[in-house]
Amino acid sequence: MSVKRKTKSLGLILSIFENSKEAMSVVDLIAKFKGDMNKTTVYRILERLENEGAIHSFLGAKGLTWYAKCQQCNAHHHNDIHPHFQCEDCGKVECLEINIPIPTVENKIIQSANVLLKGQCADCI
Amino acid sequence: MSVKRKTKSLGLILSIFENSKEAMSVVDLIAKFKGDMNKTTVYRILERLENEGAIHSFLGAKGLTWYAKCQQCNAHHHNDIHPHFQCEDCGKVECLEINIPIPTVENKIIQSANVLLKGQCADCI
DNA sequence: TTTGATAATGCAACACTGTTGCAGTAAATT
DNA sequence: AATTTACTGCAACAGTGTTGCATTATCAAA
Repeated sequence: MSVKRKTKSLGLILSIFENSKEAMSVVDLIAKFKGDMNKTTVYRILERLENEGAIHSFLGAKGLTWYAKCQQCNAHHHNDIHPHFQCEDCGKVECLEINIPIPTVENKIIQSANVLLKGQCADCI
Repeated sequence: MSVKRKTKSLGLILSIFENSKEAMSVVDLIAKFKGDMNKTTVYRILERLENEGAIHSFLGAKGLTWYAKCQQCNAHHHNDIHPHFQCEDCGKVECLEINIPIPTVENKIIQSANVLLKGQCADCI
């Protein structure tokens, strides 16, 4: 189900992604909005925004779910194959606007790729 | 801590990886050895074997932890940068013996890459 | 073979992320 | 203002993974 009503909670979460290319983990969002909304609400708003194509989810280190704003995506066309980068020092995660060539593999059909690069970000070098 | 004693539980888990390039999720291993050993034991044996370099862990879909036998790894040299493949139909996971070129990214140092390719395996095409 | 040190295990309880059902609230339409 | 129903809060739950501690079993040394 996609977004139908503009609620206060929706506005708070949207404001996080609108002005930043930085990704946010669900855990961080729940902590950030403790007092403003329930954790269930955070999960459900993120789910709706992803269905709409406004944001996309991916897995970071430790298997946690992260979200970031789609740069070139909408409900019909989801370009979520771009890699993500996580800084091993400060933990910050961001989308990389580069193309990773998806390899062809013998006897297999590759549909998509999850790529998480890890290392040090500019601030931590 | 690495392996110091050859126990029955260790032998059971080792036998899974010795004769297969296929990966196993921790969840599947716990289910497979229910009755033989406690789930805590499964986690701890896997941890020891990974410290030894006998197997390596990686994240599969849904953020679950998987293990597979290292082909070219030991305790000193861990070549765990190879990609993994998960079949979206049957769920099977395996290591791919191919090289994914790690891209260079401006203003960042890339130390490692987690690559999970998803699609259909030979059996499910 | 017996003894002793300690690596390894089982169990229970816990921490954490994420999900579900349902009653109550609030946004949008009339 | 009234009505519809999308949305929310709460509580309880499910699943993966961790920790502490008492007990067991492995291996080396006597």
